[in-house]
Amino acid sequence: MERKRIKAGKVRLAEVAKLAGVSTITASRFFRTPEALSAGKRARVDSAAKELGYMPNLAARALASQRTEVIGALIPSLTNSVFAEVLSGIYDGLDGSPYIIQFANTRYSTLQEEKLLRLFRAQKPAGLIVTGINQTDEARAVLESMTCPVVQIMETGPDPVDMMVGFSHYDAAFAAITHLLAQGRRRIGFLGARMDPRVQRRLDGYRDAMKAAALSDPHLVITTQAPTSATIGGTLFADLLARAPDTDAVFCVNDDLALGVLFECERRQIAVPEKMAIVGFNDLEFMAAAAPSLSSVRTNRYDMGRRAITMLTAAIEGQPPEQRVVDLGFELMVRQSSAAKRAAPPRGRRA
Amino acid sequence: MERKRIKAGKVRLAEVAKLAGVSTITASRFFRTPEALSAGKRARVDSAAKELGYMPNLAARALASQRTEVIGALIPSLTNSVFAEVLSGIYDGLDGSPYIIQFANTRYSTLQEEKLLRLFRAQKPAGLIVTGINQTDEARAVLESMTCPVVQIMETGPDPVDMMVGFSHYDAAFAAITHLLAQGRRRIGFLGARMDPRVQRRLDGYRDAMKAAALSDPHLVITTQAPTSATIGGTLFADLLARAPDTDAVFCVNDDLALGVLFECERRQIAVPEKMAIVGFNDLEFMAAAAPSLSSVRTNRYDMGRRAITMLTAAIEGQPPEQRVVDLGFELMVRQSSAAKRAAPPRGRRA
DNA sequence: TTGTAGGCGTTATCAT
DNA sequence: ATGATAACGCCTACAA
Repeated sequence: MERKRIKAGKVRLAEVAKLAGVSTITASRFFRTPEALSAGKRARVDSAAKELGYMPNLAARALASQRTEVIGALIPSLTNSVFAEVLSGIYDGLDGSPYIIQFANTRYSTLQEEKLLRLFRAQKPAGLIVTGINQTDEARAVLESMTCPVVQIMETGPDPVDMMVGFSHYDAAFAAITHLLAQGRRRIGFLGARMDPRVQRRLDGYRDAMKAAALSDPHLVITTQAPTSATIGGTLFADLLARAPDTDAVFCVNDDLALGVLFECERRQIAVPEKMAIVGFNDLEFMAAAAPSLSSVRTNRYDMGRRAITMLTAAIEGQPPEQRVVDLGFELMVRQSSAAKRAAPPRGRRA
Repeated sequence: MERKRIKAGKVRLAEVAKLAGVSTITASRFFRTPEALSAGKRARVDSAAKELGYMPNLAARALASQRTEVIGALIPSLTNSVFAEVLSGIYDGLDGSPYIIQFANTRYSTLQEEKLLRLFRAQKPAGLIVTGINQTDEARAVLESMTCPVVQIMETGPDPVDMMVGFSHYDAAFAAITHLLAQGRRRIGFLGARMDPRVQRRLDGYRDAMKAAALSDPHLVITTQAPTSATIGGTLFADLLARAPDTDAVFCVNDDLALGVLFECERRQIAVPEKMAIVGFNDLEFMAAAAPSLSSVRTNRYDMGRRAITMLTAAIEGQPPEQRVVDLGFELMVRQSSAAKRAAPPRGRRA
């Protein structure tokens, strides 16, 4: 019986092979391991493919080969500009490689992460990128069961699932506080929004640094689960001043908050850095442009994405990683907003 | 001859069917048109699938059905925070639907866009999102040849490929300038970075508004191809003041530039808004938090992403769009930075 | 270096 | 409402 499906009219590999006068498998090899063909056939297949405008059918390829060229990436947020640069690094790293990236948004939910992980596993990705090191036991189990390389990004820690690229949020925060202490600040507030695990570790770094200096005071710590923003930075700062009016420095877990603090200082006519030092986190572009320029902890987000891809693709190709855990470090960018505490000439603000 | 491939050990639909005591195709139907099954079989397949932990093989599905559930999206930049919210809207819109989104980055290159478009076409996406309306002729041809619904986002214009969601950048800029004129500003500068087609149209709006008021002056227009940033905003503003020292207002094509201008005013002790009005574009979160708060043109980026998905999925399901072109409009957010020009009490800036 | 044969897991087609 | 069977287009395994 002759049941025919509607042929999509697409060019198949077999057609290319026929035109080139070779077998299908030879044509197939041309696209995957061209160096395995003789120069003559390679040229013939090439021109045949071009002539017919052949495009491989990825679904068929994936079905037959039992693998895909998809790299999955789980990130907690799309609007957080911190991730934008990571994504940028990822895309640049992918350039010229056969892999494509498939993003999924966990929305800071570990349950969502678990679910997406299972989804990804079913699709047999070539590699996987996950954010952070605080997966649930369930998620961790799924990750361990992955047959593909996995990179955890954004932070470093013990016991990688497979590979890791990041830095120590604890150390970064500790360094920021140490700097403020060295500048003569004593009443250093902590402002935190969206207390995800990495922000939590920054808080730990702050706490330990303050404890080491015997300057701990719970009144100095203001946090919220609300997403970060300049507005919330101003609000938290107002709360801080209400609870600890003698605050002489603020460490913000990210730059949006720091910007909000700067503006709140402007509104209250609190001189920065004379009366109030400000240090942010991430070193977004505007920090250096601010007036006064804002100190921050520079994190290598672009490189993180880029490196994650490098490690992943190398691992996919079967090359064992030189190091399983890559610490990209951080850099304290000291600017005007955290200058030493001392009397300074008053500054006016008009033409 | 018995060549056996390594079975991936995965649960196949056939296994589910066997356990449920039905044919494969019935099991298949359960996942696609469950209402076509009798209640009894439906329940049996359901529990069988759950018991075995069945996950469909998307590659096989795509191959057999000749279609995918992938929606492609071409965007020019990942780091530009304007797109972050669009993406966010897209992801939220996708929630609960079977579709997945595949992003590709054109990097503001029309050639890259062309290439990616061809790539996408070969993958037979269920739908496609492209940025803007200025595709090359080639790209346009590829778009026209798509068999799937297409949505152009970020701006509106005549002659949609298929559907459109956006707003008029020209009108938005025109409205901003009209507002500044109404506040008594006369020497209104234009600051533009990364002059993509939409920014270009904002410039057109500015020009026409100034022309209508007989206030045109080419010295007032400063642009650069460099990517936007607060730093570049300060730089462009400095250039503007050098060329037109009597400038009394600045319209920035985006908020980063506006922020940079504000800081530069701070540095030069130019009173805002007394001596200088500032209006940005996009109304990023920090604009309202700034001191003084910064006026901007609010654009509905989240809704744009969300709406694009709504339209697309409806079209994929075969529902004809109510409107092919959806104008989401904009809203002028008038804040302190563009208050009316008049003498104002000087403001100090210290505690 | 090249080719042969079959299978990858699902859905479309046609039939009951 | 349900089922038998043939594609879907490519790749792996093996052989030459």
